[in-house]
Amino acid sequence: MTHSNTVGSAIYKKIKDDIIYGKLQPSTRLKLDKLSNSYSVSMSTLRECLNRLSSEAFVSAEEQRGFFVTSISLNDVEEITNLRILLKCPALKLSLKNGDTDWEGNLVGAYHKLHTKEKEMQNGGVSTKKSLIRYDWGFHQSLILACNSANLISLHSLLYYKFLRYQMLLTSSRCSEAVNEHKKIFDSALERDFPKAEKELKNHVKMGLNFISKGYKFN
Amino acid sequence: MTHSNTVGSAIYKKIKDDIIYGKLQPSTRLKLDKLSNSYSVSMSTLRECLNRLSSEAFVSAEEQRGFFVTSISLNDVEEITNLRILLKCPALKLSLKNGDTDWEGNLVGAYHKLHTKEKEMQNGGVSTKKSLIRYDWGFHQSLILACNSANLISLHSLLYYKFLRYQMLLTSSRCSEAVNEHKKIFDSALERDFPKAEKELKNHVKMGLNFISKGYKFN
DNA sequence: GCTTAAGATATATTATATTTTAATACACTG
DNA sequence: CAGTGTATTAAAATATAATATATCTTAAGC
Repeated sequence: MTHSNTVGSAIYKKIKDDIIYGKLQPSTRLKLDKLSNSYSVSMSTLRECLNRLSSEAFVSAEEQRGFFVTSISLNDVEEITNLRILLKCPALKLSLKNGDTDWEGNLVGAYHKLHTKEKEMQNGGVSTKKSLIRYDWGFHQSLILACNSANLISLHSLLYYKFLRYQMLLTSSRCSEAVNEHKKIFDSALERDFPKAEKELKNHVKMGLNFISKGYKFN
Repeated sequence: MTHSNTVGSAIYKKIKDDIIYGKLQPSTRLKLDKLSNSYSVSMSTLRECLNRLSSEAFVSAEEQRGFFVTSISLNDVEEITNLRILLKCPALKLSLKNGDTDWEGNLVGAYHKLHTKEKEMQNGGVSTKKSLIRYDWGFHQSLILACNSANLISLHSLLYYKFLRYQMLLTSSRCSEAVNEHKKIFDSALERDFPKAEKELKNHVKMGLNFISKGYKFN
């Protein structure tokens, strides 16, 4: 694991995190000198970071006017959901076809961690939502990791986090439903039953969107 | 048409262009002070630009070591081709379903421009390869423009240019074959015959990869 | 072959100048 | 007087330059 050494990459991760987890709310204006102060980083380094984030569309750059946290909309999260399904399913198919023992072992491990955390949360454990998300991400990543396409994996990751930002707009979560969905996906993946795994994965993603569109009032 | 006002976005476009069109060859080290001189731009502005390009993977940033033009590989261009097909086909399907008269008219216009240019090239016209590419891009973009997903359109665009970089590695082009393929795609798109359009589009993209993998020696 | 020192280069901050946009006040016109 | 357009001012982004520090690379010496 390479821990980031430079101030630039540290601040990049921090701000990206703050956008995804809602500390920096959608459409917020990102004033340079203000941010430079609050994140204790120089203007140049900050601008580098915001430029990177604007390439990934977490930040919107308006020329000569500055930077903003990219706005949200129901339409956008629907698009993202459709793209996720579009990429996840073929990736899963490839992964189920190509996955070797290593892949399978890592998947089992990732699922175990996620499941343990989920149970902990359901029993009113002290775990933070953020740590649950880390394991959720680990599981979803593991599923497709044997698809043999770095480009696909990278896009999948980007879309996961774009979707996550919408999820974080809500105070509640649908943990108990997700537990069952995860189990179904995991079981069918282990059995290398692609049709079933695809069906369950699609459903899982769609239910996620459903939860957001019902739980958040877009204006 | 918004012409870019800032030095930053101008230099971004220039360097991106130079990477795509091979002026900056794959794996080239991008030394900051050298580039700062050759592009007549300050270090900070240059770094902002390279950071943006690294987010899109045209440039690779190695921490504390600097920037490089992202390397190429047969594997990578195969991945990109597969992703293109993965996104193009559903986008086309949506576009054929949703496309109104406006969309159709723009498509006809884009095809006409492309076809005219292609004929011009075949008759040994003076047109540059670059202008042909602009029209090729216009046509491919038009096809999916009614898919009603800004996210999808944006990804499609990114992949087009990533693929184009590989195409530009070759000195020759397969213009005469492409002419026929474009016609078939165009005709079936106008007839809203998705299965046929999909088949022709897939074939077109695959033939493009074929041409590259046969014409370029990756090491 | 390993260590160390020197030079090159990236990273980061700060200061400054320029340019553009945003906001305000002011005058002009209907 | 209301509304519109224009000039002035303030605020903020953009761009460059100078400087300091950290890191990597290379090559010399043991």
